[in-house]
Amino acid sequence: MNTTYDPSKESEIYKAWEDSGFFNPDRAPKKPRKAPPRSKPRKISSRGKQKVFSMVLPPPNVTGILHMGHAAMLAIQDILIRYHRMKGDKTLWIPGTDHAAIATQEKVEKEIYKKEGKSRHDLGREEFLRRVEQFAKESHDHIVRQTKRMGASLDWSREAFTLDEARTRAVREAFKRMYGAGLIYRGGRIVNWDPKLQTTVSDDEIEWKEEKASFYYFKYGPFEIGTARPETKFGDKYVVMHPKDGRYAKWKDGQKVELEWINGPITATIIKDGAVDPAFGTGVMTITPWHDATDFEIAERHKLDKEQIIDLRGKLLPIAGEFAGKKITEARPLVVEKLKAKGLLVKTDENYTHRIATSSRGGGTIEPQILTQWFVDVSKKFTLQKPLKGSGLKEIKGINPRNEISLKELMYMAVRSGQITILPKKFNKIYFYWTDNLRDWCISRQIWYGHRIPAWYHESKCIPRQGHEADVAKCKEVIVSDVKPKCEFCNAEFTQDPDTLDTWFSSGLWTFSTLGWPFGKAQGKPFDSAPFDKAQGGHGKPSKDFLMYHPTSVLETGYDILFFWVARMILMSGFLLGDIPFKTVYLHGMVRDAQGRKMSKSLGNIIDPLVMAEKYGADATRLSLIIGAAPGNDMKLSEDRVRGYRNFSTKLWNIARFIRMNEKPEFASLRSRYTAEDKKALVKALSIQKRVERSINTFRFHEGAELLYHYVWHELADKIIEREKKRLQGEHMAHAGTAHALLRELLRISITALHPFMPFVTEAIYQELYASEAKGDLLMIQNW
RNA sequence: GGGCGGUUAGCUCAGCGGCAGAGCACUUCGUUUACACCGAAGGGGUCGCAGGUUCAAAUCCUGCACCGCCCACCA
Repeated sequence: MNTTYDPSKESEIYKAWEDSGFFNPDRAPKKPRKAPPRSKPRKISSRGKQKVFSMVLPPPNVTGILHMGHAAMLAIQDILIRYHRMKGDKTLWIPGTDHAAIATQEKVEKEIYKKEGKSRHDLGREEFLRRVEQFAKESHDHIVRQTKRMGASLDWSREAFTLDEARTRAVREAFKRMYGAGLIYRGGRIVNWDPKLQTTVSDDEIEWKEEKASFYYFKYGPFEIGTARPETKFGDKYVVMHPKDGRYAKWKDGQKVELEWINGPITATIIKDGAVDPAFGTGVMTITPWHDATDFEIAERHKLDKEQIIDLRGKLLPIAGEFAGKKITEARPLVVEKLKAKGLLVKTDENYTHRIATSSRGGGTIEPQILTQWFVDVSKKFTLQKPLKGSGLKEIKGINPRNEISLKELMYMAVRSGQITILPKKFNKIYFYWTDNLRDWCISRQIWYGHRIPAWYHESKCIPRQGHEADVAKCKEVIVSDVKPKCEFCNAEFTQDPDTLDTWFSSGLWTFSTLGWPFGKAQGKPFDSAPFDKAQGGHGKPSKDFLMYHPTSVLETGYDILFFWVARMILMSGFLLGDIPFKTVYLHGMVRDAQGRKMSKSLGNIIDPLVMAEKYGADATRLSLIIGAAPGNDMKLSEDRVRGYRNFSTKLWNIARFIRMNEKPEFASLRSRYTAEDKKALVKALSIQKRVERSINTFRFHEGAELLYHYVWHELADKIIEREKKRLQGEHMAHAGTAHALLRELLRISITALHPFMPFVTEAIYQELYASEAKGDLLMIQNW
């Protein structure tokens, strides 16, 4: 043994684990062995009463490489997995990656533009997708290598991808069922349009940025209105005020007013609506329903006309008269100029800051637009799926399967009922608040990379087939299908919706699309030939994996995707299975740099976990991400910290080396000679192990890790070993043997308890000191 | 505007009713059956501020200040 632990061997250790097959719970020994095995591990013939522990890995985006946040996630989850595996539970951890639709597409688009100066439209859909897939594959391979390097004991035989065949079947089945239940609808609604990426984005993908702007007050007939966006005011013909605003009491709802506006005289209508804040500006505003969410809602309430002012490229439409074709940013000062010339500008407030919506993906300014999109209706009532007998599906507490419920209520109840526990607790309130205020989820995206929406549109020209001349009116306009449908009555073709689905639609299915769902006919067949499950609402025969591992035990992820992902998984499994996707949600904090900033490429403050692992070992990297990070709190990471834990690896290694150096051939039988002090030391070690166990069970990993760090360094090394040196070098060989036996046993307890935290060094030590010749004798599967 | 969290040693953070803790940094000493990526000894704190509850408060309650985050339709 060398004086320092050599982390470059970690890849070999990982390979030994992987080759053993024990990452796969079907191949892992049912009960970990206490004694070295004499023969090959027993195969499990029946489920028996073995406890099950299952998790899915939150699939990293195939947009590049893993960062420290991923490393922290892998470390925490691997602790849970290794602990449960050593406890003897049937333990499954499913790996996978996320196609991350918009994020990946954008990344590749940028790259192609940079290298070749071409846009995706220049390449065409097919060629562009080929490029994205190529990129995604390379990215995937890199991510898998990194994940293994961190020691994550995932069952690679079950690896999944949110855009592979099996998951595509799941997505289409889910879409079809939700459409069938009326929970997915297509409609004209106000959406967040990103003129830069030419796609809609969801509410959650918006980043608000403060911007300084001028705030103008204009004369609008007898009123004065304030606005920061005069260039949108061309179509404004409604003037809105609060119904209880005394200043405007003489104006009646619906009353008409003739007035002079940007491009000439118009007739405006008075509208009274509570959404207006009397204290803001003049308490009067005009509305632009096509380009503002609040205005849209007011218009909906009062059934007002809506007119489009700005096109999808961000340019003004003919309604703007002389300004048509101009970009909105160009038009703004010109419009102000014109209104001023007409004497309608009252005053300008230069010190006005407002928040503008930008896309968190492309950074472009969001321009709300009314567009025909696909939505998930979160408020529509439906009857909850009734779990089939013997299917392993459980009812969601507090919801009678025969009662009607909305997705919103379902998401709320699954957590409120206590069936799903969110840790740390503080996130419960945030979750409830979110579900309470949830609006319909826009799921269509105008991008190419992703799950194509399985909806087909009837071409407008109907050429009735013979004998069906009278049926043309019955032709279905939209058919949801995974294959190209044919019209019953005419020869018209169907064309598929060009849009793709929001990436979270597919990741929402992750906990069960990775376990063999959809069941029945669709399972295992290429999706082109597999019809959607006809028995709408039927479950089919559940897969073995599903029965065994669903709902998953724990969902561990960053708090930043509580809404994006966690909530959507609850929604999806609630509707499609009538079940919860997981029992406990544990949310970890973000990893930040030493100054507390987010790690990002532009700041150049990214600490690459792979570099850390090469330099200091994966174990040290893992420990640095665990210790000092309280549940749900952000943590600051610096290389110093990692270095500190590398020293601990070395310390542990040297303890092992010292014990090996003092091997006494006769140690084996000397247990009975333990003194009272020896026994006390053993009891202490075991009690530490118990406390570590408790820390893992309560998701307080930093406590367990710190406890072990302390015990090993300042108790085992500094006190016990120093003390035992006397006995070891004494004349009395038997006493020396006893001392050695004690140290050996204490170290074994220590590395066992430490294994989930630092799998590599502990395995290396186990192989040096404890393993038998038998193949597959690994610390990884020793009894905890 | 609403909500949540933070404020503890020089730095990074645990602790969340019972004698103020860890890691890093710092000071002094040390070529000991492993380890200098080490050991021994040590310095360093009105636990943000002001009240309150309690035998006892960093910990519970109230208010305030500053910092951070999340949510929201102020045109």
